Amino acid sequence: MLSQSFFNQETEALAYALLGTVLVHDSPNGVTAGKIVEVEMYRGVLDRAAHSFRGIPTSRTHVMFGPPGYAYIYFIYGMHYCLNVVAAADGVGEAILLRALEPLAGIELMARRRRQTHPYPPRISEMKRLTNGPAKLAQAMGITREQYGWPLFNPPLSLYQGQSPVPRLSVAQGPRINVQYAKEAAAYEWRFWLKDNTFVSRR
DNA sequence: TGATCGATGCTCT
DNA sequence: GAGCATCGATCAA
Repeated sequence: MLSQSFFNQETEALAYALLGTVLVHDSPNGVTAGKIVEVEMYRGVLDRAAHSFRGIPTSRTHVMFGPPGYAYIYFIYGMHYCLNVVAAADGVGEAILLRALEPLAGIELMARRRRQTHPYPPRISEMKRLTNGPAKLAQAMGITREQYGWPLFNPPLSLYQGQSPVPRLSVAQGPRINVQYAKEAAAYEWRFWLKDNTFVSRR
């Protein structure tokens, strides 16, 4: 399991470091796990696209401003949850959005949570649909507001080292998804993904 | 496979 | 009251 000190690194370095690590949720319904293959960083007052851009903690965003390594979860479009890893020092509102996982364990449970009814084992195309988007992976992993503020270096929701760190050359970089409203920040290349991994949300 | 569009309720103005 | 760090259904190809 990753230790609390793992999260204590500069935000871009942490974004890279999270690629290849494994998110595990040991829930009452069973264990699910997936390798992180795509992330986006959101950088507080430097970043018009960040929920923390205004620099003032709110009831929604306050964990983002706390110490790193905790779960920042937000509810969006009236029906979806998304999971971030809080980054940067206590008092600084930065976070890393998890955008896609490669399913590793608990695939039947993921499919049930996602209301997919294909036979087991699923085809690759069916597997992708489980976790190739931020709200899809949250649903597949059984993540809701209940895990808001959870320390990700403790079970039952935690990160493991897995095969990380991944080689720098295997990581691609580009603009973040759906932040066109964020003016200059829309062009920042703050999305990172594993180039050759089929479970990313977009290439 | 890709483009378009509606759903849905919370957050902040 | 406006807008949103999204997704699934639908339609065309």
